[in-house]
Amino acid sequence: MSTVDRALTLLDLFSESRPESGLSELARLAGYDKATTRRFLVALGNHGYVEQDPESRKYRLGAALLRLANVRETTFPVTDLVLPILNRLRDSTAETAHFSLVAGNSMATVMIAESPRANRVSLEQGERLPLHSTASGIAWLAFAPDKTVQRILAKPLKPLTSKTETDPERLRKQIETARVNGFAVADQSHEDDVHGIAAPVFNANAHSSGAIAVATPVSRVTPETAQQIQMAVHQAALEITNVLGGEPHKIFTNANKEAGQ
Amino acid sequence: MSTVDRALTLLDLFSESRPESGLSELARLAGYDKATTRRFLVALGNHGYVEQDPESRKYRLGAALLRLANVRETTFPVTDLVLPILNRLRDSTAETAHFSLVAGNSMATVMIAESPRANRVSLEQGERLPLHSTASGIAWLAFAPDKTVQRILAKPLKPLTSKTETDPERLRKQIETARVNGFAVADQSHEDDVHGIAAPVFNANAHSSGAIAVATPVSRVTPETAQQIQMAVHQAALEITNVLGGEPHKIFTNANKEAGQ
DNA sequence: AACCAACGGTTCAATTAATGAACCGTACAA
DNA sequence: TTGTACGGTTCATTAATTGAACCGTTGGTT
Repeated sequence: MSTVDRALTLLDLFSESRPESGLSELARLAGYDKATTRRFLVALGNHGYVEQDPESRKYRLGAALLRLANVRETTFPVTDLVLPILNRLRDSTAETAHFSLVAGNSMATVMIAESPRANRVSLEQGERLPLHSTASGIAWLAFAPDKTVQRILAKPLKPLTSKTETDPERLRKQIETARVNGFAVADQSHEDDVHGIAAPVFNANAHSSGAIAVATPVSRVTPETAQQIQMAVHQAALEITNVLGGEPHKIFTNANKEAGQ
Repeated sequence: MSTVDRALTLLDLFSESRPESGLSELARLAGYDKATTRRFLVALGNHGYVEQDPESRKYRLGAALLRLANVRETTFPVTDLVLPILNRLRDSTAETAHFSLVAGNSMATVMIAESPRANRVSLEQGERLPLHSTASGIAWLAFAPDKTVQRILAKPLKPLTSKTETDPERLRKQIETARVNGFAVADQSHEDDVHGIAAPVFNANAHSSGAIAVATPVSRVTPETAQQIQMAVHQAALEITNVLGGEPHKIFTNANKEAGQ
């Protein structure tokens, strides 16, 4: 992992639930030395990608990101294209649908279409979730480079519920199953009472860039609804891959190449 | 300049008018070796901050920026706060007002409120403009760290019109005048027939983060309108500094400290 | 008020990663 | 066919990154 990679990892640590962090906190989260972390933050700050509250001395994401996101959105719109697909998925399943991008070693929820029902799964935008406990994460891992999968499996797999898979070998089996099926299922492995079905989406690059998923209260899951959701999710994933300029047929041929190498 | 700094500079090269670039093009623009540039792009790509078109092999900004901008905007909104001020400035002057952030060695136009008149100055969102030829750039330089000013002055000052200041010493005088006045004037120094008045805005960090400006067709500039615009721009700059959490009274005490060092 | 732990930030010799000239294969135009 | 420019890669040389130890400060505990 290059120095630049490590510096960029700091940006991935920010989310809606942790919008500000102190120097030591960031160093701890990223696993870097304080001095190193600070040099990275200064470099990021020089470009406006992070800024520091002068009172609390905490760091937060910077305003320059607005410009970049703006350029990206106006020259290659995604939100406008993905949102209708997400809404249609929500409508056809009557459950909460969400679209996630991979951010470092986790999935970041980028867009959410909430179920109209009173009893529904509610998600926080921008929230970062682990790869190993979520359907989206496993769906992404299923088509991620081997090296990445190995790196994730090598780390301790933190149990979040009693059903979280913590054994690397059994998780690898789950990932392989997801690759064969084209979608992943997470039955209460991230949160009790929540059942997730996810399929990977591919952008213009060869590898998977994220996942689309439907999260259901487990009380409503039956074999019939599950299958219906699987099909809807799979269809939506293909549509998103399409608007992102990805090539779904590459799914089974390019999954084991390391990105950009 | 650190390695991380150099890598981040690549992001600053993208704009609405240059949303995609090839490897050699980026290397040339940034002044790096091709191999170095590519390693940076791979690192940026690993985090989704750039992506590559598989056909043309050109690089563009990545989708992960949307997440970061989203987190930034929802936890620390700026657009919502700045836009009304910008619109009011446009209304009170009946000229095109715009808000720019510094991006590397240039100013990036982030928000625009166009004049209602038929003959007006029209700007492109996300466009990157040089520091030395624009009112916004000079306004920002007036409160930038000395080292930064020296770095800019050391580079060749590209003439864009017959009135562009290309002599480093005379430009330094202009910058000092802007510091004393609290605003900068650019009379056709960036484009013929365009007259600009800009004032710096300050964010939560000590140094200036950008500038707000009004651009006028030179035919409408009189001493009276110029003074009216100066006052309106200055007032708007104070308001924006306020909503950004900056402290305008630090202007004259912190301008000569290098950012974050 | 004395103590202590944790904070943000800094220093510099030891270490490790970045660098770039030269290279390959390819695509396209003259 | 030749020439040029492209994206991408290699590896000995070089230059930057690293992190333990440090400083001063803050805020809570005894």
